[in-house]
Amino acid sequence: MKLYHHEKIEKKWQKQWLAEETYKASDNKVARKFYHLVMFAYPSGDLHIGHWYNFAPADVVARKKRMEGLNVLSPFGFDAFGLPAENAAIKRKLHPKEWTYANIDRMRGQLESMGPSYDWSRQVITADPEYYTWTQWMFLQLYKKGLAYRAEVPANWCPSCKTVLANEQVVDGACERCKTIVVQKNIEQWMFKITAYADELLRNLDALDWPERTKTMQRNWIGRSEGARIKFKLHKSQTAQITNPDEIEVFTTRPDTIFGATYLVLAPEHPFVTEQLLENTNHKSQITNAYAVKSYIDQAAKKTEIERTSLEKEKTGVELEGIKAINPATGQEIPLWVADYVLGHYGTGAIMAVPAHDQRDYEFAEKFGLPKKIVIEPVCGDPRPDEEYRLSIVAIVEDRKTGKLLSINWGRELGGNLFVGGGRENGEDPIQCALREIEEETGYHRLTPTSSTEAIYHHYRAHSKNKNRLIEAIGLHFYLEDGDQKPVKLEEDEKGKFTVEWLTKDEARAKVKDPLHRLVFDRLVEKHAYAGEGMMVDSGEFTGLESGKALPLVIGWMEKAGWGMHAITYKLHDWIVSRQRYWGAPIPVIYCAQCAINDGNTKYEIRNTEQTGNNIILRNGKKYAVIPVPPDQLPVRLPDIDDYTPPGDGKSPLARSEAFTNVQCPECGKPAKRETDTMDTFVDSSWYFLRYTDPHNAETFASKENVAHWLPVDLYIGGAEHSVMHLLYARFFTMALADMGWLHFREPFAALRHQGIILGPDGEKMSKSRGNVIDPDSLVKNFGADTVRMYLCFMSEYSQGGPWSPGGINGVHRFLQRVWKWYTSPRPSPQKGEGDFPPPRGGIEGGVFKTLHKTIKKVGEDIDTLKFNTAISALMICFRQLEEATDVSAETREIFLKLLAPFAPFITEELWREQLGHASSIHREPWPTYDPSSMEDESVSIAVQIGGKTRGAITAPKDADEANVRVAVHADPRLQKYLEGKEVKKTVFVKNRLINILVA
RNA sequence: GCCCGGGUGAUGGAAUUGGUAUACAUGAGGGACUUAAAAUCCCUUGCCCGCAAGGGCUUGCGAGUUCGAGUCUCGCCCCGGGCACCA
Repeated sequence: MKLYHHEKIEKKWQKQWLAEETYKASDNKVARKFYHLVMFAYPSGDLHIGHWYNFAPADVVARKKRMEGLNVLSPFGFDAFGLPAENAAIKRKLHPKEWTYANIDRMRGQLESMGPSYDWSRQVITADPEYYTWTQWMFLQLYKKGLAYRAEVPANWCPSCKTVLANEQVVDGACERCKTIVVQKNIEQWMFKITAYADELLRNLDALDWPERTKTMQRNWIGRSEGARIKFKLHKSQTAQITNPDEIEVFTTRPDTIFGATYLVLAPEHPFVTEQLLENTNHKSQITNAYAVKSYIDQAAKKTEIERTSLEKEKTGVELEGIKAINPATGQEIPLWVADYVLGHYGTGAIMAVPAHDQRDYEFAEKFGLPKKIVIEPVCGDPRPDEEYRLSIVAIVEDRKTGKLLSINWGRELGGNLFVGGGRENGEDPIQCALREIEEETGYHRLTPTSSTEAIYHHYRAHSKNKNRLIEAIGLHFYLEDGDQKPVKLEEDEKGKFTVEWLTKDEARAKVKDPLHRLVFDRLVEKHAYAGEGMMVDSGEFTGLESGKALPLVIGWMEKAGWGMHAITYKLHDWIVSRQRYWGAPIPVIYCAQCAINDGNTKYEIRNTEQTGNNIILRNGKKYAVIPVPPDQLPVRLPDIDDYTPPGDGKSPLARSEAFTNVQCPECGKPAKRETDTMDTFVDSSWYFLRYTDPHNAETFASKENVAHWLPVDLYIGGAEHSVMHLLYARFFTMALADMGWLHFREPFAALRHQGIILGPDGEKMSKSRGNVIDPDSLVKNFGADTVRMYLCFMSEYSQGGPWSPGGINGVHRFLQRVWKWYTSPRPSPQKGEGDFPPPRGGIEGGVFKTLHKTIKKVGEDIDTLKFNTAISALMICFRQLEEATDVSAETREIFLKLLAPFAPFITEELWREQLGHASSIHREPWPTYDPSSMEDESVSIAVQIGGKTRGAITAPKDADEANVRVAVHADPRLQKYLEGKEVKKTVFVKNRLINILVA
């Protein structure tokens, strides 16, 4: 027996596989294709165990599919541009290129040690000019379609990284990479119009085979809201000089509450506000409190995003005095306010406030004493036939001293805990009625009324009266002024039916279940605005309608009147792709002053240049035409410059290079300026999966034939942290390219799976500072790559991850050593016809044969569903039987090795070729198939339950019927005692599973 | 606050989708081999009562449906993730 030296065999096969091109994908459409993709790596320096956890189990799938005869494309590459590499290089005083490519070399070596079946001939590196030529080309395609444009927008600026970030790269108000608090800065930026695809990005999610939580995250990020845009005219007094605009547009999801809009709120950033303040300096503005408004806005601007949204939820704001708006539905004059609870970047940056039916507006109105107008009355319960209509009240009495609430407990059957309720005679004052009912039922008096609700309708069945009722209730809140007062005597007939209890607010929340009483509690005690649907009141022609049903009617009415329209708003914003940093693909654009003059087009707008010629931008008051770099001049090479540190003045370090900046305009030949910003790294990674299909193509990003053959990706495996950014951007690119005719599909990743996260042995996130980092290199050195790969597959449910347990790896290592020993130990070779394949049923090899086929099925299915841990468990069970068998056929030995091959590629290859004497690789062998009929057992164990309790099991022939099983149960001495002298009432029989005998 | 996941031995985790809970491993304890250790192999290992035979209990907690619930329903507790003044 040779000893198992993993170092030797691993090196040997790594070389051999490369030499034999074992894993090369064929572009010939000879077999059904399988595009198997893992997220490419960021060359940060070292491969950590998390990389391995992504790549190693994923590789098992690729290997198995290849053995199944599919034409597998499993490529790998490096996402080499970007901030982290650049920052790391600066820290080490290295050129980003040096640093990055050294890392790639190192990581490539580590990757190869892992034994993945990548087709290395297709490796892509996004920082290679051969790659970013096409990144730039893609930019120009988007530009031509009007999907890339330049605009000055408030952008997230990271003061530490000295660049702008996309919304997706800001986490909790801080830079995703360096955790520095992001500030808002107005800078002219290149943007991608991803919002043009918001609807499709949302809609297509339903059909994708992706984890539900990932789809949910994308849905939330896109954040579609349907409602209406409504224009509010501004009131013009005699002296008014308000020029433009003379109206404010708001977005609302509740146009059905328009009649309840009692004021408008503008975001501090709203252009109207800015303009009014500006005009104020020219004494044109109508605002009479400009100073107060300005100081409020300055204060709001100083707050970071975090301060604005987290801790302090207390509403703040200031009125724009001197200006009024007109509610177009009611014609009433309403005030305008500025408050930072309205966000400048969502909707129109302005809202109509409906304090009666929106919690935020309610709180704001409470604080500033603004009027609330009820336009929706709640309805609970469902209408029933023959309803009796009654007026009533629900009264909540609060003890001012203890804060407890007066409740009546009617007992379980009559509705449990309620507040005081009662019928109101026609014409009776609700307060008088409530005082009367409270005194009658509880005996308390001397109460102060404080607040009341709108009418609330309740359809219900009054069981005690045996009648269906619709009641129109008013909820009332009273303070009990003197907590010590003794309740006066109750009427005789009321006694015993109920008990009077004082409940804390928490108790009331838990115990009061009745919907009507609940609503009153929510409104008067919890101080919640009623934001649900209900009956419209005080709403002109819509009064009396159900608000949900009336919503489209209301929108139609607005549209007809011309001051409102149906609208959809998304949270998703256009993607800012400019980065004021060195290490990225240069944006391939030139600015030409001469062409701006020639063009004569002075408009600043986003245009589709295929139809309308050059766009014009303004810079320092001067006009420039935007000239795309012609395709034959691509790539715009990233120059080697001496100082690539970010200047921090909003410009890229490339702006320092005269040689780079000054160019001849490709259109008019006059001196012009190059764009000096580079592209966000996420642009590079938005299309890399296309390049893999044809990575060396110099004519186009990938040939149409190859793209058509390989895409879409059949299985994409990578971390959940890319749920919104990369995965959303790549989908956008795919849709845009499809619309340009370059692609034949609209969704790049048909199936997506996330691996879990491996934590340190202490259960905490791995980090150098905690000292709980697991180093894959030393694991490979100690145990061999096969063991590490296999343990990663075995340690946990793949999508779950979990803490690394240092001892656990021993189990897998022992298993592989047993396998090695078993295959390398001399054993009597079976005689011809003896123990062969297929062997006779029964006997030891017969048992092995059955187990083997069950294992083929189990392992195959488990790999397909990424349940690697149970696949390995099945292999272990099977192998235990092989070890115990006295006689195992050569075929069985080969089949087992093939099943193990995707998990442990090195050891299986060594045994396959050196022990079993094959000339070619096991990894190109056909995957074993199983024979369903030979897997079946002749006898089965049937659970026996007596009275629902499991009392034992019997062995019976497969498919035995109930009668036979019953006989067997009664014959079993261990079971008899449970049945002796008892009458069998019923039996439940599940074939091949269980019998449950119910006895008297 | 809202939306997703999840809670099973000492530990990582299984469980044919409503049918014998704890597979497979780790760890621990005991034994064999050895001068010794490591490695290897064998046995034990959910909890409680009992000398034993045996009995009882057990999938975060509490109810419910069912002949039967880790699995379904309702209520609650805890952990992880995402979103969060989005009109």
